[in-house]
Amino acid sequence: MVVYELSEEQVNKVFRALADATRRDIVRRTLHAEISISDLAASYDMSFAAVQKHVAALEAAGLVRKIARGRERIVRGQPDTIRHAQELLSSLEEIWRQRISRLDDFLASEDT
Amino acid sequence: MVVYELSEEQVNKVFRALADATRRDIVRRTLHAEISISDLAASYDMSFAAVQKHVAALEAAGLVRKIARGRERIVRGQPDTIRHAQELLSSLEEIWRQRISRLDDFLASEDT
DNA sequence: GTAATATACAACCAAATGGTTGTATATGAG
DNA sequence: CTCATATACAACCATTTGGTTGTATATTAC
Repeated sequence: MVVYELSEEQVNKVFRALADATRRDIVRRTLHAEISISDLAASYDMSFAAVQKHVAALEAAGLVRKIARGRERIVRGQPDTIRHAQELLSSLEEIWRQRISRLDDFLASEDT
Repeated sequence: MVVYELSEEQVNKVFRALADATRRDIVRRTLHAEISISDLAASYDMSFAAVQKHVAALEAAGLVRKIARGRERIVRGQPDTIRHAQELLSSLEEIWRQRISRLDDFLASEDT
């Protein structure tokens, strides 16, 4: 399995993009079904341009893509990027798990 | 298993805190071993106060805790909060998985 | 062809972020 | 006791963020 590593800057963008409730909601909805920017904009209490900017931030992070369909732009969630973020968090957890494991080994050696 | 739900604002803080390479490095190191703020500050090309602020951001997000030990503050990574963020990302992936499953069902019904 | 809809994008602004320096306090070493 | 170390925290500043309005362009509907 080939995994394309994200640069630190890309990782920053991904987490930064996820650090906003509106953007997380956009990701949820675009993973769930086909939806245009207008559809999205109708749901939030802010201007169309503001929603457009949120979508742009998500797109720059690789969390969504825009697909042209007539005059509309369908926003499509990108599960691969989400999985990438998950894996990064898993690697952090793994560091801790290994520390606990080292500690257990130490305690076991103390007992002998 | 009791899971304490994070508020939207807390989730924002967690992802915001993770959206910086220095802070991710601090999390890694504090999960790996006992380390003080001074130890951390020695490794980065910025002032002690700047590192202090990064630790404060991580602490506000629940990603680390500070434990007093003499005049030092030991910074301890908090794996539970990381796991929480992971679960949130998993729930997003799950939305997509279910959509694919729905699509499969639809295609299967088309075939009959 | 004209009007309405969907999007793009620039300019602007207030607030938040990420750094700095400076000062104060608490603890440890000699 | 005195000095050095570790931390806390405030004030300041440049840049980024997250919203706004306004204007332009492309596509669809009638």
